[in-house]
Amino acid sequence: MTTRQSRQPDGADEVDRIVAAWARERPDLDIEPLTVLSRVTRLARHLDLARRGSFARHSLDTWEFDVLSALRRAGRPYQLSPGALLTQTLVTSGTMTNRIDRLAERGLVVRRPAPDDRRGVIVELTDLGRRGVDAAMADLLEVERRLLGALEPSERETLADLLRRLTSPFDSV
Amino acid sequence: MTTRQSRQPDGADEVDRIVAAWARERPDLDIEPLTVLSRVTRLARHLDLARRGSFARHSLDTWEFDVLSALRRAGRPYQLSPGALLTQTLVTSGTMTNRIDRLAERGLVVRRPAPDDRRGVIVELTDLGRRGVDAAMADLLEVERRLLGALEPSERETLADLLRRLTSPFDSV
DNA sequence: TCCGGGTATCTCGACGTCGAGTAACCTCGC
DNA sequence: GCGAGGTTACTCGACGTCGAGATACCCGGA
Repeated sequence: MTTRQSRQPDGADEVDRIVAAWARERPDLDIEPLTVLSRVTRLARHLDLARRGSFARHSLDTWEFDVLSALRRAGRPYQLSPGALLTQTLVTSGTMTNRIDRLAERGLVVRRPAPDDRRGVIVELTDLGRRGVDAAMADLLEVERRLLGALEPSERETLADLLRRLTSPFDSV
Repeated sequence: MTTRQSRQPDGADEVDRIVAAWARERPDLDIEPLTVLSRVTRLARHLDLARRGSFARHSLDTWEFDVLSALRRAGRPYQLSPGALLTQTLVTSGTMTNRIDRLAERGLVVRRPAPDDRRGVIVELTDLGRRGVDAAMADLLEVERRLLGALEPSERETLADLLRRLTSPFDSV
């Protein structure tokens, strides 16, 4: 067996099954938190796959989109330093050097010397890169919108609110 | 710069900032889906860090907990084949071989020949492994419970329900 | 002017994962 | 029994990331 695998009999979902197994094995523990938070992790994994699909339709890997979208969001002239890109993409400097190399090879960005600091470099999105990231973003939003169609607008708002309240402790630290 | 540069200890909400940037750069797009789903991804990342912390207090890496907990959930005698472990942990077979090697070196599992299939192997949790995963799980639940304290019980139920409705399309495929 | 500390980027070896390939074994139809 | 095809776990080379270190440069104070 060389590939990954996952499957679902109907009825209970994977989280329900895992929670039930823990409840059986550790009846002394209150496993209620799992019923909520494991679903967050699980949904995030599905979202990750959905994103991967949207990006692939425009010939981008997830890491490529991550870098290009940071440049795109910066606005004209779509330039950021490698250092700024690290802080936004949460990778190390060695990784970013490698990523910029590969993006430049594909013609999605260009590397320029920084005008007023000879240590520095400016990474700039090319037209090709901008078109790619824009198309991928539109595709992603379409997919996400379809997914959220399962909820009413008021429910989406409720969900966003509940999630924000869970993340706020992390933000304030 | 050698280490990962964490975003500022997150004084402001990163999601809000990213969404605002996209709204400014692409006013033609409806970016509402991002306001919900980016928060899911963000919360999942925080959860991942919290889990990593709980596991580390019991000298386990996340991948180790993943494997050990699958064995633990299986119930006595805490045995699964490598193939069963792959399907539960979503890694490839080469990776699982490597992981079992390292867990066996640490004495957390033992590898036995399968009794009725000479190609097969049975991975069994040791007492040491069981104690480790049990303690890590209790720790994790404590941390997650504290996090969920920000919500009322009825809100937690609402959240679990909304999340389930978002993941159900993936399950039915 | 020179020096020390700080900064920006790149280099490179270690490591974990992927994924195609492999060897051994099982199963089932004939 | 025998052989074809499926299955199981493992091997191994490629690849991306990490993270410590190297390199070049900037800046402020003595």
